[in-house]
Amino acid sequence: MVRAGLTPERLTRAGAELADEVGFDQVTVSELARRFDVKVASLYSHLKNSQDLRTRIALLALEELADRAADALAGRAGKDALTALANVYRDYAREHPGRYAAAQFRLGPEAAAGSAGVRHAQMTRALLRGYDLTEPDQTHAVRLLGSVFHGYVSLEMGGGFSHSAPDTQETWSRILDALDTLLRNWPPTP
Amino acid sequence: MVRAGLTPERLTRAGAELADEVGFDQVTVSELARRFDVKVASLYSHLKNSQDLRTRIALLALEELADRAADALAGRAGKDALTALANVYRDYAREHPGRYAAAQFRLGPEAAAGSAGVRHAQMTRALLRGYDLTEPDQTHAVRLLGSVFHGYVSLEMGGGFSHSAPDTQETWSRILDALDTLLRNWPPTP
DNA sequence: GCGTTTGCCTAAATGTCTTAGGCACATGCA
DNA sequence: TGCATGTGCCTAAGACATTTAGGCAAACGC
Repeated sequence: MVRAGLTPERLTRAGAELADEVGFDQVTVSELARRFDVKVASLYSHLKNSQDLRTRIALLALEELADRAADALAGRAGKDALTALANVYRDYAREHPGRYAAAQFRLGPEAAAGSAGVRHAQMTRALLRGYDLTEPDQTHAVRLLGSVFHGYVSLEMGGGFSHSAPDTQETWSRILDALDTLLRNWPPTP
Repeated sequence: MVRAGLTPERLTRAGAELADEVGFDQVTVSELARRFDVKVASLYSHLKNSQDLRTRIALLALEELADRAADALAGRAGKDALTALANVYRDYAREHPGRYAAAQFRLGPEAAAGSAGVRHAQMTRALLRGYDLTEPDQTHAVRLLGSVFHGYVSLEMGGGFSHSAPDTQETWSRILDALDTLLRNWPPTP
Protein backbone atom coordinates (compact mmCIF):
# COMPACT_ATOMS: atom_id res chain seq x y z
CA MET A 1 0.00 0.00 0.00
CA VAL A 2 1.63 3.18 -1.22
CA ARG A 3 1.45 6.01 1.23
CA ALA A 4 -0.25 9.13 0.01
CA GLY A 5 2.10 11.54 1.75
CA LEU A 6 -0.50 13.55 3.56
CA THR A 7 0.56 16.51 5.64
CA PRO A 8 -1.44 19.35 7.15
CA GLU A 9 0.20 21.70 4.66
CA ARG A 10 -0.67 19.68 1.59
CA LEU A 11 -4.19 19.20 2.84
CA THR A 12 -4.55 22.91 3.47
CA ARG A 13 -3.31 23.83 0.00
CA ALA A 14 -5.59 21.28 -1.61
CA GLY A 15 -8.43 22.55 0.55
CA ALA A 16 -7.79 26.08 -0.69
CA GLU A 17 -7.93 24.92 -4.29
CA LEU A 18 -11.10 23.04 -3.54
CA ALA A 19 -12.56 26.19 -2.00
CA ASP A 20 -11.81 28.16 -5.15
CA GLU A 21 -13.51 25.50 -7.25
CA VAL A 22 -16.64 24.75 -5.26
CA GLY A 23 -16.90 27.57 -2.73
CA PHE A 24 -15.51 27.80 0.76
CA ASP A 25 -18.54 26.45 2.54
CA GLN A 26 -18.66 23.44 0.24
CA VAL A 27 -15.22 22.41 1.40
CA THR A 28 -15.60 19.04 2.98
CA VAL A 29 -13.24 16.57 4.57
CA SER A 30 -14.80 13.84 2.47
CA GLU A 31 -14.20 15.59 -0.83
CA LEU A 32 -10.64 16.32 0.20
CA ALA A 33 -10.09 12.63 0.98
CA ARG A 34 -11.52 11.74 -2.42
CA ARG A 35 -9.01 14.02 -4.13
CA PHE A 36 -6.13 12.32 -2.38
CA ASP A 37 -7.68 8.95 -3.11
CA VAL A 38 -7.60 8.13 0.55
CA LYS A 39 -10.19 7.15 3.15
CA VAL A 40 -11.81 9.96 5.08
CA ALA A 41 -10.68 8.78 8.49
CA SER A 42 -7.07 9.04 7.36
CA LEU A 43 -7.27 12.81 7.30
CA TYR A 44 -7.98 12.90 10.99
CA SER A 45 -4.37 12.07 11.75
CA HIS A 46 -3.42 15.40 10.18
CA LEU A 47 -6.41 17.59 10.93
CA LYS A 48 -8.18 17.97 14.22
CA ASN A 49 -11.53 18.15 12.50
CA SER A 50 -13.44 19.90 9.78
CA GLN A 51 -13.30 23.25 11.56
CA ASP A 52 -9.56 22.91 11.84
CA LEU A 53 -9.31 22.48 8.09
CA ARG A 54 -11.34 25.62 7.47
CA THR A 55 -9.26 27.59 9.93
CA ARG A 56 -6.04 26.50 8.22
CA ILE A 57 -7.39 27.54 4.83
CA ALA A 58 -8.39 30.90 6.28
CA LEU A 59 -4.93 31.46 7.72
CA LEU A 60 -3.34 30.49 4.41
CA ALA A 61 -5.53 32.98 2.55
CA LEU A 62 -4.75 35.77 5.01
CA GLU A 63 -1.03 35.11 4.58
CA GLU A 64 -1.22 35.09 0.82
CA LEU A 65 -3.22 38.29 0.82
CA ALA A 66 -0.80 39.99 3.18
CA ASP A 67 2.15 38.90 1.03
CA ARG A 68 0.54 40.31 -2.07
CA ALA A 69 -0.32 43.52 -0.27
CA ALA A 70 3.21 43.98 1.01
CA ASP A 71 4.51 43.44 -2.49
CA ALA A 72 2.09 45.92 -3.98
CA LEU A 73 2.84 48.63 -1.44
CA ALA A 74 6.60 48.43 -1.81
CA GLY A 75 7.89 51.67 -3.29
CA ARG A 76 4.51 53.31 -3.63
CA ALA A 77 2.83 56.15 -1.77
CA GLY A 78 -0.27 58.28 -1.85
CA LYS A 79 -2.94 57.47 -4.36
CA ASP A 80 -0.63 55.10 -6.14
CA ALA A 81 -0.38 53.01 -3.00
CA LEU A 82 -4.09 53.28 -2.30
CA THR A 83 -4.94 51.94 -5.74
CA ALA A 84 -2.38 49.18 -5.52
CA LEU A 85 -3.63 47.93 -2.17
CA ALA A 86 -7.25 48.12 -3.19
CA ASN A 87 -6.56 46.14 -6.33
CA VAL A 88 -4.76 43.46 -4.38
CA TYR A 89 -7.95 42.69 -2.50
CA ARG A 90 -10.18 42.90 -5.52
CA ASP A 91 -7.92 40.83 -7.76
CA TYR A 92 -7.34 38.20 -5.12
CA ALA A 93 -11.06 37.82 -4.62
CA ARG A 94 -11.57 37.40 -8.36
CA GLU A 95 -8.74 34.92 -8.80
CA HIS A 96 -9.45 33.00 -5.61
CA PRO A 97 -13.05 33.48 -4.54
CA GLY A 98 -12.98 30.50 -2.19
CA ARG A 99 -9.81 31.64 -0.50
CA TYR A 100 -11.16 35.17 -0.23
CA ALA A 101 -14.29 33.87 1.46
CA ALA A 102 -12.02 31.86 3.72
CA ALA A 103 -10.14 35.02 4.69
CA GLN A 104 -13.45 36.37 5.97
CA PHE A 105 -13.97 33.26 8.05
CA ARG A 106 -14.67 34.00 11.67
CA LEU A 107 -11.52 32.87 13.46
CA GLY A 108 -11.44 32.00 17.10
CA PRO A 109 -9.50 34.47 19.29
CA GLU A 110 -6.44 32.21 19.39
CA ALA A 111 -6.27 31.72 15.64
CA ALA A 112 -6.98 35.39 15.01
CA ALA A 113 -4.06 36.45 17.18
CA GLY A 114 -1.63 34.27 15.26
CA SER A 115 -3.03 35.30 11.89
CA ALA A 116 -1.80 37.75 9.30
CA GLY A 117 -4.72 40.01 10.20
CA VAL A 118 -2.32 42.20 12.12
CA ARG A 119 -0.12 42.69 9.05
CA HIS A 120 -3.14 43.88 7.09
CA ALA A 121 -3.92 46.57 9.61
CA GLN A 122 -0.27 47.64 9.70
CA MET A 123 -0.11 47.93 5.94
CA THR A 124 -3.21 50.06 5.77
CA ARG A 125 -1.63 52.28 8.39
CA ALA A 126 1.54 52.48 6.36
CA LEU A 127 -0.48 53.52 3.36
CA LEU A 128 -2.09 56.31 5.35
CA ARG A 129 1.27 57.81 6.16
CA GLY A 130 1.08 59.26 2.67
CA TYR A 131 -1.85 61.32 3.88
CA ASP A 132 -1.99 63.82 6.65
CA LEU A 133 -3.95 62.06 9.35
CA THR A 134 -3.26 61.89 13.04
CA GLU A 135 -4.81 59.67 15.65
CA PRO A 136 -7.63 58.92 16.20
CA ASP A 137 -8.56 59.85 12.63
CA GLN A 138 -5.98 57.48 11.27
CA THR A 139 -7.71 54.57 12.96
CA HIS A 140 -11.06 55.72 11.66
CA ALA A 141 -9.57 55.86 8.18
CA VAL A 142 -8.07 52.38 8.52
CA ARG A 143 -11.50 51.08 9.36
CA LEU A 144 -13.13 53.00 6.54
CA LEU A 145 -10.72 51.62 3.98
CA GLY A 146 -11.18 48.11 5.29
CA SER A 147 -14.94 48.52 5.09
CA VAL A 148 -14.93 49.86 1.56
CA PHE A 149 -12.53 47.28 0.20
CA HIS A 150 -14.24 44.37 1.84
CA GLY A 151 -17.74 45.66 1.25
CA TYR A 152 -17.18 46.45 -2.39
CA VAL A 153 -15.50 43.16 -3.14
CA SER A 154 -18.21 41.16 -1.36
CA LEU A 155 -21.03 42.92 -3.10
CA GLU A 156 -19.36 42.69 -6.49
CA MET A 157 -18.60 38.99 -6.04
CA GLY A 158 -22.08 38.33 -4.74
CA GLY A 159 -23.52 39.84 -7.89
CA GLY A 160 -24.90 42.87 -6.08
CA PHE A 161 -23.89 45.20 -8.89
CA SER A 162 -24.47 42.80 -11.71
CA HIS A 163 -27.38 43.91 -13.75
CA SER A 164 -26.73 47.60 -14.04
CA ALA A 165 -24.67 50.07 -15.98
CA PRO A 166 -22.14 51.61 -15.62
CA ASP A 167 -19.69 48.77 -15.35
CA THR A 168 -18.05 47.91 -12.09
CA GLN A 169 -14.54 48.80 -13.23
CA GLU A 170 -15.56 52.39 -13.71
CA THR A 171 -17.23 52.51 -10.33
CA TRP A 172 -14.15 51.01 -8.73
CA SER A 173 -11.92 53.72 -10.23
CA ARG A 174 -14.26 56.49 -9.18
CA ILE A 175 -14.51 55.11 -5.67
CA LEU A 176 -10.73 55.12 -5.39
CA ASP A 177 -10.69 58.70 -6.66
CA ALA A 178 -13.29 59.58 -4.06
CA LEU A 179 -11.38 57.89 -1.24
CA ASP A 180 -8.19 59.65 -2.24
CA THR A 181 -9.98 62.99 -2.20
CA LEU A 182 -11.53 62.19 1.12
CA LEU A 183 -8.24 61.22 2.72
CA ARG A 184 -6.62 64.40 1.50
CA ASN A 185 -9.50 66.46 2.90
CA TRP A 186 -10.49 64.53 5.97
CA PRO A 187 -13.19 66.55 7.75
CA PRO A 188 -12.18 67.96 11.13
CA THR A 189 -13.95 66.63 14.19
CA PRO A 190 -17.10 68.73 14.59
CA MET B 1 -52.67 13.26 16.66
CA VAL B 2 -52.78 17.02 16.97
CA ARG B 3 -51.59 18.86 13.89
CA ALA B 4 -48.76 21.25 14.37
CA GLY B 5 -50.07 23.87 11.98
CA LEU B 6 -47.01 24.18 9.84
CA THR B 7 -46.95 26.70 7.04
CA PRO B 8 -44.09 28.05 4.94
CA GLU B 9 -44.52 31.41 6.68
CA ARG B 10 -44.33 30.05 10.21
CA LEU B 11 -41.35 27.93 9.27
CA THR B 12 -39.62 30.91 7.73
CA ARG B 13 -40.18 33.08 10.78
CA ALA B 14 -39.00 30.33 13.10
CA GLY B 15 -36.02 29.79 10.81
CA ALA B 16 -35.17 33.48 11.08
CA GLU B 17 -35.27 33.30 14.87
CA LEU B 18 -33.15 30.20 14.76
CA ALA B 19 -30.65 32.03 12.56
CA ASP B 20 -30.40 34.86 15.07
CA GLU B 21 -29.77 32.37 17.85
CA VAL B 22 -27.31 29.97 16.28
CA GLY B 23 -26.10 31.71 13.12
CA PHE B 24 -27.48 31.58 9.63
CA ASP B 25 -25.32 28.73 8.42
CA GLN B 26 -26.27 26.60 11.40
CA VAL B 27 -29.91 26.76 10.38
CA THR B 28 -30.93 23.22 9.71
CA VAL B 29 -34.16 21.56 8.69
CA SER B 30 -33.66 19.08 11.50
CA GLU B 31 -33.35 21.71 14.19
CA LEU B 32 -36.40 23.49 12.86
CA ALA B 33 -38.39 20.24 13.02
CA ARG B 34 -37.23 19.75 16.59
CA ARG B 35 -38.55 23.19 17.53
CA PHE B 36 -41.95 22.37 16.14
CA ASP B 37 -41.80 18.95 17.79
CA VAL B 38 -42.39 17.34 14.46
CA LYS B 39 -40.55 14.81 12.33
CA VAL B 40 -38.08 16.18 9.81
CA ALA B 41 -39.81 14.74 6.78
CA SER B 42 -42.96 16.67 7.65
CA LEU B 43 -41.29 19.93 6.74
CA TYR B 44 -40.84 18.80 3.18
CA SER B 45 -44.52 19.30 2.49
CA HIS B 46 -44.00 23.00 3.12
CA LEU B 47 -40.44 23.57 1.98
CA LYS B 48 -38.85 22.37 -1.22
CA ASN B 49 -35.59 21.66 0.58
CA SER B 50 -32.99 23.14 2.84
CA GLN B 51 -31.92 25.69 0.24
CA ASP B 52 -35.52 26.81 -0.12
CA LEU B 53 -35.68 27.48 3.61
CA ARG B 54 -32.54 29.60 3.49
CA THR B 55 -33.84 31.53 0.51
CA ARG B 56 -37.10 32.28 2.29
CA ILE B 57 -35.26 33.53 5.36
CA ALA B 58 -33.09 35.72 3.15
CA LEU B 59 -36.14 37.23 1.45
CA LEU B 60 -37.78 37.85 4.82
CA ALA B 61 -34.69 39.64 6.08
CA LEU B 62 -34.44 41.79 2.95
CA GLU B 63 -38.08 42.80 3.35
CA GLU B 64 -37.71 43.67 7.01
CA LEU B 65 -34.60 45.65 6.29
CA ALA B 66 -36.27 47.55 3.45
CA ASP B 67 -39.28 48.32 5.64
CA ARG B 68 -37.07 49.71 8.36
CA ALA B 69 -35.11 51.73 5.84
CA ALA B 70 -38.26 53.23 4.30
CA ASP B 71 -39.43 54.17 7.75
CA ALA B 72 -36.15 55.76 8.70
CA LEU B 73 -35.89 57.80 5.52
CA ALA B 74 -39.41 59.22 5.72
CA GLY B 75 -39.20 62.95 6.25
CA ARG B 76 -35.43 63.12 6.34
CA ALA B 77 -32.90 64.50 3.90
CA GLY B 78 -29.18 65.16 3.60
CA LYS B 79 -26.92 63.99 6.36
CA ASP B 80 -29.88 63.29 8.58
CA ALA B 81 -31.12 60.75 6.06
CA LEU B 82 -27.65 59.34 5.52
CA THR B 83 -27.23 58.71 9.22
CA ALA B 84 -30.68 57.23 9.56
CA LEU B 85 -30.22 54.80 6.72
CA ALA B 86 -26.77 53.77 7.86
CA ASN B 87 -28.02 53.11 11.36
CA VAL B 88 -30.84 50.97 10.05
CA TYR B 89 -28.33 48.53 8.61
CA ARG B 90 -26.04 48.59 11.58
CA ASP B 91 -28.80 48.24 14.15
CA TYR B 92 -30.53 45.49 12.24
CA ALA B 93 -27.30 43.54 12.05
CA ARG B 94 -26.79 43.91 15.79
CA GLU B 95 -30.33 42.97 16.70
CA HIS B 96 -30.62 40.19 14.16
CA PRO B 97 -27.20 38.89 13.19
CA GLY B 98 -28.57 35.71 11.67
CA ARG B 99 -31.12 37.54 9.59
CA TYR B 100 -28.49 40.05 8.50
CA ALA B 101 -26.26 37.22 7.35
CA ALA B 102 -29.26 35.79 5.55
CA ALA B 103 -29.78 39.07 3.74
CA GLN B 104 -26.27 38.62 2.32
CA PHE B 105 -27.15 35.14 1.13
CA ARG B 106 -26.44 34.60 -2.54
CA LEU B 107 -29.87 34.40 -4.13
CA GLY B 108 -30.51 32.74 -7.43
CA PRO B 109 -31.43 35.13 -10.28
CA GLU B 110 -35.15 34.31 -9.92
CA ALA B 111 -35.28 34.93 -6.19
CA ALA B 112 -33.14 38.03 -6.51
CA ALA B 113 -35.52 39.58 -9.02
CA GLY B 114 -38.49 39.13 -6.71
CA SER B 115 -36.61 40.32 -3.66
CA ALA B 116 -36.60 43.61 -1.84
CA GLY B 117 -33.07 44.21 -3.13
CA VAL B 118 -34.50 46.61 -5.67
CA ARG B 119 -36.13 48.71 -2.96
CA HIS B 120 -32.80 49.03 -1.21
CA ALA B 121 -31.14 50.45 -4.29
CA GLN B 122 -34.06 52.83 -4.85
CA MET B 123 -33.88 54.13 -1.30
CA THR B 124 -30.17 54.78 -1.49
CA ARG B 125 -30.86 56.69 -4.70
CA ALA B 126 -33.59 58.67 -2.96
CA LEU B 127 -31.17 59.54 -0.20
CA LEU B 128 -28.68 60.82 -2.75
CA ARG B 129 -31.21 63.30 -4.10
CA GLY B 130 -30.27 65.38 -1.10
CA TYR B 131 -26.82 65.72 -2.60
CA ASP B 132 -25.87 67.17 -5.92
CA LEU B 133 -24.90 64.14 -7.97
CA THR B 134 -25.81 63.32 -11.53
CA GLU B 135 -25.39 60.07 -13.40
CA PRO B 136 -23.16 58.16 -13.58
CA ASP B 137 -21.74 59.51 -10.33
CA GLN B 138 -24.99 58.81 -8.56
CA THR B 139 -24.65 55.13 -9.35
CA HIS B 140 -21.05 55.14 -8.20
CA ALA B 141 -22.17 56.74 -4.97
CA VAL B 142 -24.95 54.18 -4.48
CA ARG B 143 -22.38 51.45 -4.77
CA LEU B 144 -19.96 53.22 -2.46
CA LEU B 145 -22.57 53.63 0.24
CA GLY B 146 -23.63 50.01 -0.11
CA SER B 147 -20.02 48.93 0.18
CA VAL B 148 -19.30 51.02 3.25
CA PHE B 149 -22.46 50.06 5.09
CA HIS B 150 -22.14 46.41 4.35
CA GLY B 151 -18.38 46.29 4.76
CA TYR B 152 -18.38 48.13 8.06
CA VAL B 153 -21.18 46.10 9.53
CA SER B 154 -19.61 42.80 8.48
CA LEU B 155 -16.22 43.68 9.86
CA GLU B 156 -17.66 45.00 13.10
CA MET B 157 -19.86 41.92 13.56
CA GLY B 158 -17.00 39.64 12.66
CA GLY B 159 -14.92 41.18 15.39
CA GLY B 160 -12.55 42.83 12.96
CA PHE B 161 -12.38 46.01 15.02
CA SER B 162 -12.65 44.38 18.40
CA HIS B 163 -9.46 44.75 20.25
CA SER B 164 -8.55 48.33 19.55
CA ALA B 165 -9.35 51.83 20.65
CA PRO B 166 -11.07 54.09 19.76
CA ASP B 167 -14.44 52.48 20.09
CA THR B 168 -16.47 51.54 17.10
CA GLN B 169 -19.26 54.01 17.76
CA GLU B 170 -16.89 56.90 17.38
CA THR B 171 -15.49 55.48 14.17
CA TRP B 172 -18.98 54.97 12.84
CA SER B 173 -19.87 58.63 13.48
CA ARG B 174 -16.69 59.87 11.89
CA ILE B 175 -17.19 57.65 8.86
CA LEU B 176 -20.66 59.09 8.40
CA ASP B 177 -19.20 62.60 8.70
CA ALA B 178 -16.63 61.67 6.10
CA LEU B 179 -19.20 60.22 3.71
CA ASP B 180 -21.36 63.30 4.05
CA THR B 181 -18.40 65.51 3.26
CA LEU B 182 -17.48 63.34 0.34
CA LEU B 183 -20.96 63.38 -1.15
CA ARG B 184 -21.13 67.15 -0.87
CA ASN B 185 -17.74 67.45 -2.58
CA TRP B 186 -17.75 64.57 -5.00
CA PRO B 187 -14.58 64.83 -7.07
CA PRO B 188 -15.13 65.60 -10.76
CA THR B 189 -14.20 62.92 -13.28
CA PRO B 190 -10.52 63.43 -14.06
C1' DG C 1 17.82 -7.28 11.27
C1' DC C 2 14.55 -5.78 14.81
C1' DG C 3 11.58 -2.83 17.32
C1' DT C 4 9.02 1.23 17.27
C1' DT C 5 6.66 4.77 15.25
C1' DT C 6 3.81 6.52 11.76
C1' DG C 7 0.38 6.36 8.13
C1' DC C 8 -3.44 4.73 6.33
C1' DC C 9 -6.93 1.26 6.95
C1' DT C 10 -11.71 -0.98 8.50
C1' DA C 11 -15.62 -0.58 11.36
C1' DA C 12 -19.15 1.75 13.55
C1' DA C 13 -21.93 5.55 15.70
C1' DT C 14 -24.21 9.82 14.94
C1' DG C 15 -26.46 13.42 12.42
C1' DT C 16 -28.37 15.80 8.26
C1' DC C 17 -30.92 15.75 3.85
C1' DT C 18 -34.22 13.92 0.95
C1' DT C 19 -37.75 10.82 -1.25
C1' DA C 20 -41.56 7.35 -1.16
C1' DG C 21 -45.47 5.73 0.52
C1' DG C 22 -49.15 5.26 4.38
C1' DC C 23 -52.65 6.46 7.87
C1' DA C 24 -55.74 9.58 10.07
C1' DC C 25 -57.94 13.65 10.75
C1' DA C 26 -60.40 17.66 8.59
C1' DT C 27 -63.25 19.40 5.18
C1' DG C 28 -66.79 19.42 1.39
C1' DC C 29 -70.64 17.51 -0.74
C1' DA C 30 -74.92 14.78 -0.79
C1' DT D 1 -75.49 12.90 9.00
C1' DG D 2 -72.73 10.04 6.38
C1' DC D 3 -69.28 9.39 3.09
C1' DA D 4 -65.49 10.77 -0.16
C1' DT D 5 -61.61 13.28 -0.75
C1' DG D 6 -57.51 15.70 0.30
C1' DT D 7 -54.19 17.46 3.41
C1' DG D 8 -50.88 16.97 7.23
C1' DC D 9 -47.90 14.50 9.53
C1' DC D 10 -46.08 9.93 10.01
C1' DT D 11 -42.62 5.70 9.31
C1' DA D 12 -39.07 3.78 6.55
C1' DA D 13 -35.08 3.93 4.07
C1' DG D 14 -31.00 5.52 1.21
C1' DA D 15 -27.23 8.70 0.54
C1' DC D 16 -23.57 11.34 2.39
C1' DA D 17 -20.60 13.98 6.02
C1' DT D 18 -18.35 13.83 10.55
C1' DT D 19 -15.84 11.72 14.04
C1' DT D 20 -13.76 8.05 17.12
C1' DA D 21 -11.54 3.50 18.12
C1' DG D 22 -8.64 0.15 17.10
C1' DG D 23 -5.61 -2.62 13.70
C1' DC D 24 -2.01 -3.80 10.27
C1' DA D 25 1.94 -2.90 7.63
C1' DA D 26 5.44 -0.02 5.80
C1' DA D 27 9.18 3.12 7.06
C1' DC D 28 12.70 4.55 10.10
C1' DG D 29 16.25 4.48 13.90
C1' DC D 30 19.75 1.80 15.84
